[in-house]
Amino acid sequence: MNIGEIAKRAGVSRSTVSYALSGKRPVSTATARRINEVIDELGFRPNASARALAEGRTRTLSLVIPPASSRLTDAQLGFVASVVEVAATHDLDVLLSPSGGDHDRSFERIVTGRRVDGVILMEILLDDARVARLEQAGLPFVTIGHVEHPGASWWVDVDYAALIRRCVHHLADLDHRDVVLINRSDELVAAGYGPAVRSSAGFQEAADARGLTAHTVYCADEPAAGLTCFEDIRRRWPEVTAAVTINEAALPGLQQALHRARLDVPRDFSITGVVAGRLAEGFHPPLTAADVPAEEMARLAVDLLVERIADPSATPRNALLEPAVSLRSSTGARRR
Amino acid sequence: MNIGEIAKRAGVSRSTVSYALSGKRPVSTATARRINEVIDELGFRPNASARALAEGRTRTLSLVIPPASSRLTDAQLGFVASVVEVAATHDLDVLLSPSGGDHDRSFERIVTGRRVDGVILMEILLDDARVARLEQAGLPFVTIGHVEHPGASWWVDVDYAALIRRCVHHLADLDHRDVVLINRSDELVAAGYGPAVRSSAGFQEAADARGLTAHTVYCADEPAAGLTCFEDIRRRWPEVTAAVTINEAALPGLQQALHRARLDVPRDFSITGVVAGRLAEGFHPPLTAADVPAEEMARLAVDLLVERIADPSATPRNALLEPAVSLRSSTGARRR
DNA sequence: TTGTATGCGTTATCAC
DNA sequence: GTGATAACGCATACAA
Repeated sequence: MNIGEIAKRAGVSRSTVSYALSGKRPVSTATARRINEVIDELGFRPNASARALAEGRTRTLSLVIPPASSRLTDAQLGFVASVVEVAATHDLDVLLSPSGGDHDRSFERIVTGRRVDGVILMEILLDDARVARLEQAGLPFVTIGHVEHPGASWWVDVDYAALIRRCVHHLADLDHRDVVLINRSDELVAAGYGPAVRSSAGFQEAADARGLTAHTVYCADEPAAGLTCFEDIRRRWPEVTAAVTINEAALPGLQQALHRARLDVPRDFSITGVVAGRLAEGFHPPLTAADVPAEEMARLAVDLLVERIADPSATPRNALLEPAVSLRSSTGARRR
Repeated sequence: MNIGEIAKRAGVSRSTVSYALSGKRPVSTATARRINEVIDELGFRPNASARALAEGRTRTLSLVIPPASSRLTDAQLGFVASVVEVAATHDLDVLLSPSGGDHDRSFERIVTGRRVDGVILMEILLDDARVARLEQAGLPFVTIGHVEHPGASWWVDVDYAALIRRCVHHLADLDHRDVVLINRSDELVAAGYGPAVRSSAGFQEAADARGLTAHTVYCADEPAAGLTCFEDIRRRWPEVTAAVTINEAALPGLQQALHRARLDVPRDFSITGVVAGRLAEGFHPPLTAADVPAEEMARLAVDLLVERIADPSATPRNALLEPAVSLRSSTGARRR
């Protein structure tokens, strides 16, 4: 069934049906009613491909996610769900595309096949080839995270450096002198993953400012790694009394390590960092941490992208979020 | 840039370019080479909308997910990522569509707009309107979970009843006499959510068979609910020594409640159930549980769907998975 | 082995 | 206020 069928049954031309649907041209109330009756009766909806072809836009966004092999963290997953949700409020569909590994086939298909009107790029590196690719293709896009020299570009990010600094200051205020940063994997840092790199910088900076002794460990995104990492820390720097982390996936392992070492949090050891709110609350005891504002980031990203699509020559905008550190129960004064 | 442009530059007709691309008609090596040169030089890729319109298929699947408001569980999220991954191996893109709440706008758009070649429907209810809708629309689909009377349909599911029975027998073997099922929310059960309903049935069945006293609590999908649920259990039935659960999201809260009650697992209390492997391993101590095989389900679902799309009249197939219960450290003999 | 012509279902530009 | 009709870019049946 197509628009011609509707036209025939309503006794009008195809263009009239089209205009009745889009409202881009006045249609007499009588014919509009007749057309709508037929449409309702037959349950007609315009063919999306035909419409996209004629209109030059697909009413679809692409969300580029890290490959499934590198399992998504809780914050990332919340973000994906929220993006879909927000896009739906704009009547936009979202096409998922795993990328970052080898199969950038999917990414290429989307970029060159004009499959979407715009792209949201998750987990970008400080120097990311896909950014250049999108620019070259002239496809509107917004990145989650920002490249090293963002210049005039569209992005939304969390200010990891600032948040981690705040965490360190908080620990310093509680009289901790030896602290450790549980970062994400060293491969990620080596690849130039912004949050990891900027957290490192912020950590060092604040530690220096407060005269703390600062150590860093790199930890794979999985519980088991969290366990061994923490044991490593205890072995190498037994004097450390507090940890800052951005590694959500390692949290369960950390929890386990703490338990094994018979360390009470926060009496014997303090923990803080940047973590999805749900995870922070799930920790025992609930984590004093900056909650990654996944929903807000999603809303901002989609809104920015919609804006950029509507006006490709608009001046670039961005948002650097600095959510509050929620005081819960995982940090306390250093025990003498 | 379009196929005509390529044809002109290569000095051939448009159809020849098209055939060179699809390989559906032999093309002399000489012209093929010339065409490919031009294509590479200009970085040409056929317009997906035009191709979809002409070909009558979109090379896109839809994955219908629960609305973000009802936060996805770990197992669900692993499933989403895997579906995208597997679809990519078939050169298929995946369109995400939240549904189940009110905004079935997205769902309707996809179904009637011929936006996709097939649909994977997650989290279906025992009696699900969307199933009927898809059947009526004549759109190939595979469901995750099966309706009450599946008849001849395409689906993949986990045999919750059987797995929960196995868990109960395991507990009975360990001499537990009073057990509780920590189910998902009562709304979900009331709505007719298969895994919740079937787990209940299996639980009751096995408990009866072994002469155990069985209780059930319904628990919202969040850590806080897990905490209060467990305290509730302790208050109402202090004699209970073991729990079976399918509620992943409640796990952190459960953990916390156990700790607060100073209950050692498995010495004082045993826990088992059906849980995503990653979560089971993150628990402390690691959970003896049936791991939801998200990747395998994803692979099966996509493969079945691809098969059904290729041959809509093929005889329906389905898969009822019964993953092994991994013995870890959270169950032990009842303490006398 | 290659070219021509038509159709896919809309939108939008004319014309009336 | 409404109708023809030409794009949109590709696939394919039909010719040669």
